Amino acid sequence: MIDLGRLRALHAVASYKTVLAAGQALHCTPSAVSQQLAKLERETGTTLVEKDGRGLRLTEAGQLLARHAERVLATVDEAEAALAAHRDTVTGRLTVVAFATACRALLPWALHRLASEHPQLSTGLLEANPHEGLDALHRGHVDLAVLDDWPEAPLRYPAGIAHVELGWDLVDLVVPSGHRLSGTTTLAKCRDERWIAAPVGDICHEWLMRVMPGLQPDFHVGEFETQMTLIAAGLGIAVIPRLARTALPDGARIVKLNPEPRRRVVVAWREAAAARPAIKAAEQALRASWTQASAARASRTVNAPA
Amino acid sequence: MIDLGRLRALHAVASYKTVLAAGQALHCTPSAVSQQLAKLERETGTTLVEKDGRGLRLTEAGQLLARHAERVLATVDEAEAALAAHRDTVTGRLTVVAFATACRALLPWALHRLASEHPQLSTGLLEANPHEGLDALHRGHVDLAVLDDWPEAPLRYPAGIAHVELGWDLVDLVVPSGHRLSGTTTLAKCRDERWIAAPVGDICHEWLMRVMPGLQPDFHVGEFETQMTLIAAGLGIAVIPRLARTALPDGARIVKLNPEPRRRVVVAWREAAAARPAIKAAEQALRASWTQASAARASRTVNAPA
DNA sequence: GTCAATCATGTAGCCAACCTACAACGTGGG
DNA sequence: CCCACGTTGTAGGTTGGCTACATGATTGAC
Repeated sequence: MIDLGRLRALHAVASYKTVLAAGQALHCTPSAVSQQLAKLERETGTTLVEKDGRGLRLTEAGQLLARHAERVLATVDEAEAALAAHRDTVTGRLTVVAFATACRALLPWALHRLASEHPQLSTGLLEANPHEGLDALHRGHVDLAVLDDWPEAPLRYPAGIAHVELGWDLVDLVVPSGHRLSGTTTLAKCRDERWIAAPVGDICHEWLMRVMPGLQPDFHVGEFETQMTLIAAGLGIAVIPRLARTALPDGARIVKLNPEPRRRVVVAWREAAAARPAIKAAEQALRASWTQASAARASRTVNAPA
Repeated sequence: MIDLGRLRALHAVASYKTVLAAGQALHCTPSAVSQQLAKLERETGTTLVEKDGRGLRLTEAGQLLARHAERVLATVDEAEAALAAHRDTVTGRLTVVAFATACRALLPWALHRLASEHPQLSTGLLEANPHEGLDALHRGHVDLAVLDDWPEAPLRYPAGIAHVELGWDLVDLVVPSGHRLSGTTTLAKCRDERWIAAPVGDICHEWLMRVMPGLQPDFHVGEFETQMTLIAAGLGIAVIPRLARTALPDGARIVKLNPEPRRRVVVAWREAAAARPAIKAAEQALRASWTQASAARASRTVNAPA
C-alpha cells in the first residue's frame, strides 16, 4: 500500500510547484523529495511528474493522485485532531464500582456532579464488595472503583492498579436506648452482647471476625438500616460506619468506642487509564462528594447529638 | 504526523481482536504489531489498548483512532483504485500538434475517431511546423506531434522523444495543363521554370532549397490549394505532396518525378508519457486515419487519373 | 553568444526504523 | 497445578530514508 511520506512529497510538489520548495516545506533536501517521487512512480507504475524547463510539472495521473493525497492527508489530520480533542476531554463512558454504602451515600452526588459538569460523559454504576470491585476494575469491567479498606483486613492492590485515599470513615457502636453501655467503651467489653453483623463473606463481617476473633453474632443482616431497626427493637448491638448512618431511629443511641475503629475509603483505577481525563474528573467529583457528605454528617451530629 | 503502518496495525487489531491474528493478517509477527502499537501510543501520548485477560482490548481512544484509521485506509484505497483506473483508461486531455496538411487531411478523422471511441478523452489541436511542433512536444505544451520529416532535411529528435513512422507521403510535380513537360521527368529538368514555393522559413521551402540549391522561386505561398490555383492559372509549377492534394483543378495536371520525392510522416511523443493509454490510442487513431486517407487517394487516382 | 544562476537528479554513506526469532511473563482452562 | 495461549521485551540483521556532493539541463542576463 502507498506510503504516507510519498503522498506528502507529491502533495508538497503539487502545492509548491518545485521540488526545492517542497523540500523546504517538508524540512528535507530536494534530493529526498525527488527520491520519494521516483519511488512512488515505481510503486504505482505510473508517471507522475514530467520535466518542464528548469522545474517539473505533474502529469494528469500525478494531479489525480495529488488530489487524492490531499484528501488522505486531511483525513489523517482529522484523526489526529479527534484524538487530541479526546485526550483532554471528559468524554466516553465511565463505569464505577463501589461498595454498598458508597453507592448510597457518595455516588449519587458524585455522578450527578459529573454528569452536569461533563455532559459528554456517560456513567454507569455497579455495586460490589471491595474484592469483587478490585477484580472488576482489574479485568476492565469498570473504570473506577470506590473501595472500603479496613486496616485490620487490608486490601491487596494488584500491580497496575493505582489508588488514593478519599478519607477515613469512623465506626460507632450502636446500642438500644436502654442499654447498659454508655459514654465510651471498647469492643472487648462488648463481647458478651447479642451481636448484629453482616452476612458471612461480607468484608464487614470479615473485619468484625478479625477484630473480635471467635465472636458468634446472632443476626446476619447486610443493610445497615435494617441493623439499626433491629437495634432499636432492642434485639442486639452493632458497629455501624458513619457513612452508612442516616438518622438514628428512636430506640437506638450511639456509644463511642476507644480506640475508634475506622475504615479507609479509597478510589482506585488502572494505571493504564490514569491519563484519561474522565478518571481524574470522577476522582475530583468523588472527593467533592466526600467532603460534602462529611459536612452533612457533622451538621447532623450537631443538630441531633446522640 | 501519524504513520500509515501504525494505523494499519491498530485497525487490524481492532478488526481481529488479537495481536496474533492481526499479525497474520498483516503478514508479520505479533511482536511487530505490538511494537507498532507501542510506538503509536508513545507518539500520540495516548493509551490505545489495555490488557484484557490473555488478549487485549481497545480503550475508547483506541476505538476512536481505529475508526478514523478505517477512514484513512479507505481513502488511501480509493486513491490507489483511482490511479489504477486512470492508468489503463483513455482519459484526460490530449493536445496534438501537427503540420498544416496533416491538420486538414489526417487530424479531423483521427480526432473524431478518438472522441467517439473514448468519450472521456478531451482533445486539442495546434497547427505548427515540425520544428515548432517538436519543441512544443518537448516542452510539454502538447502531448503528441504529427510531423513531416523530409529525408533531405531530416528532423533532429531530442532525447526523451520517441517517434514512429506513420507512412510515406509522395510528392508530385504539378504543372499547368498546357505545359511542355509530360510523362516522367526530374527536378533538375525543371530548374528554369517559374516556381511556386512555400514561404521562406517553411520546411517545404527549406526542403526545396536543399533539393534544388540556388533556386529562386517567383511565388511564395503557404497553402497548397492556392499554389494549385496559381498553377491552373498558368503562372508556374510546384511540387505538391499527395496528402495535401484534394482534387486537381481544371488547368493543372500531374507530372511524375523520378526519383519520386517523398516525406516521412511521423508521430512523436515524450517517452515519459509513452505508457499513457491516450497516447497509444491516439497513435492508433492516426494510423487508421492514415490508411483511410491513403485508400481515398488511391480510389481518387483511379477515378480521375491525371 | 557565453556565463552564471537555478533546479532536478543521480551516488555514496550514514543512520534510523522495522521486522524476525527467541525468550519471558501473565492468564485461563482442564 | 500444569499446560496452552497470547502479549511483550530484547538482540540482531536488513531495509529504507536522508544528507552531502556532483552532474546535467535550462533559463535569463550581460
